[in-house]
Amino acid sequence: MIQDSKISGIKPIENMTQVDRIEMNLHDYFRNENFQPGDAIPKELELAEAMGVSRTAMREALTRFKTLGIIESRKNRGMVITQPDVLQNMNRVLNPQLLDQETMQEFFELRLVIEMGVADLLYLRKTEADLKKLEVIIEKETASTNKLEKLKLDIEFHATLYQISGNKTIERFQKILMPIFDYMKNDLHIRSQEEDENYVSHKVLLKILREGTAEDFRLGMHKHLMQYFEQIK
Amino acid sequence: MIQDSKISGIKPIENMTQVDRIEMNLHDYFRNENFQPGDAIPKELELAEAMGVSRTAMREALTRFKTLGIIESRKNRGMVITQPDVLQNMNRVLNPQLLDQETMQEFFELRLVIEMGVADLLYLRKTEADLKKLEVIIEKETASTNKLEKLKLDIEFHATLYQISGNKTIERFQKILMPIFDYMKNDLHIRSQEEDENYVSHKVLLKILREGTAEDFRLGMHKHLMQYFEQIK
DNA sequence: TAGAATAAATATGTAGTACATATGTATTTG
DNA sequence: CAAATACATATGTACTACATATTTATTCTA
Repeated sequence: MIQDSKISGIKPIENMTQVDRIEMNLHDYFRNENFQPGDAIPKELELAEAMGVSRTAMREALTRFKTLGIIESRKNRGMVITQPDVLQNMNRVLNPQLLDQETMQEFFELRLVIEMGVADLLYLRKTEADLKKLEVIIEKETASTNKLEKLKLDIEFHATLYQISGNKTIERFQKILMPIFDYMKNDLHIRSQEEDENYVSHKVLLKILREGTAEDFRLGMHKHLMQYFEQIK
Repeated sequence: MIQDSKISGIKPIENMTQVDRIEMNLHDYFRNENFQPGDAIPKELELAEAMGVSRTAMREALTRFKTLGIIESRKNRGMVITQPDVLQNMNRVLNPQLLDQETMQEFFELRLVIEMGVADLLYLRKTEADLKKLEVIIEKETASTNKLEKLKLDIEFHATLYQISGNKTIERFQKILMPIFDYMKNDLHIRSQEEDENYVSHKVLLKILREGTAEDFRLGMHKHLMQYFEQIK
């Protein structure tokens, strides 16, 4: 109950505040009681008295859990354990304004990694309708002359790929990483695609997705993202 | 200042509590003032008075930011903006006890995706020392007869791969996903590797990493993880 | 008696005050 | 002038009171 269970970071046990300890105790309590999402938990005063602390301190600890989405409260209805939204918490702090360059770079790389690695899921789950959807996007893309619209459709193409992966978590994860991708793009000097001899377009990717294998697709995607991979050293 | 900036979820504007609004205001305030990590922010009382609310309510809003690791406070030293640890927040709520089966499955898949997609980074950054390190692990692995120790070394092998990727975020991410991987393993019926005709061992992976290409490695890794991929439908 | 209207009870949300505690600053002392 | 001491300050904790939303119980009405 003492050492390892400190939930947050590496705060030395010395300069831990009382609320930190309450948080630990609550964490253990929830775990030991095997609370499931939907289960009600005792009211603030009961918890405070049971732990021998003021309601104020208890509320602050509870606020932490509420912030993380582990419990929810409503007037008079008490509090219930909820299923936390893992990615939402991530999203709340993934702020380019606050993150350092190195972290941003690493998330940038992570996105490339996922883009490459998702191929197997695509081939497991792609349907004819999915491919048709990609086709429509590509058609709009080639037809469009507006630079901004082209960019939007580019994003939509990749977003659709994630959607085809059939994995909502990965799909959301990609969306969450978008701001970072945008932010990083400003630092990269992207040359026009025409300059690239062996550039793989969305059209080619779709063709591979239709007729090729997951390996083919990865090779194609790597070429498609070549300009980004070149930035990595 | 009103609608879109609600930080957390999708809570309708109607049943928003005052603290929710304070949180929104603070969020905008931090953003507009362009606070950077390390910058001090006004003290609780000043913020509370400036916003016309009690210190109690202000403290609760501030607690949320503290919980997310966006601000830090110390007695008498006031509060400062901090660089949030994106993955730590994720780690705090990634609890198999609370997550539903579908989400777990999706994170399980995400891990496979990353394992496949990380190949390019490996070939960009691998050093002779890295390969030597893998070799040592494999030697211990083949020498060991203890089942538990073998498992531990298996994990260490993959962890080392992430380390070689040179991406701390990805490395930590993988560690965070470990509990889920463990949890899911229980549901899978893993047959022994000897039964697999074309199983790719760690030894073979290392050989590929030495002599092959990123694409070779991905193909090898896919075979190595075949049993897990087979579970996906 | 059914059902609506009303009153009471309840748990969280907000406010205000007081004091504890740690930390930084100023002052005194040797 | 350094060390010790006193003081000021901002966050941490406690206690009390009341607001508010929601449920439960009660009363009134057709």
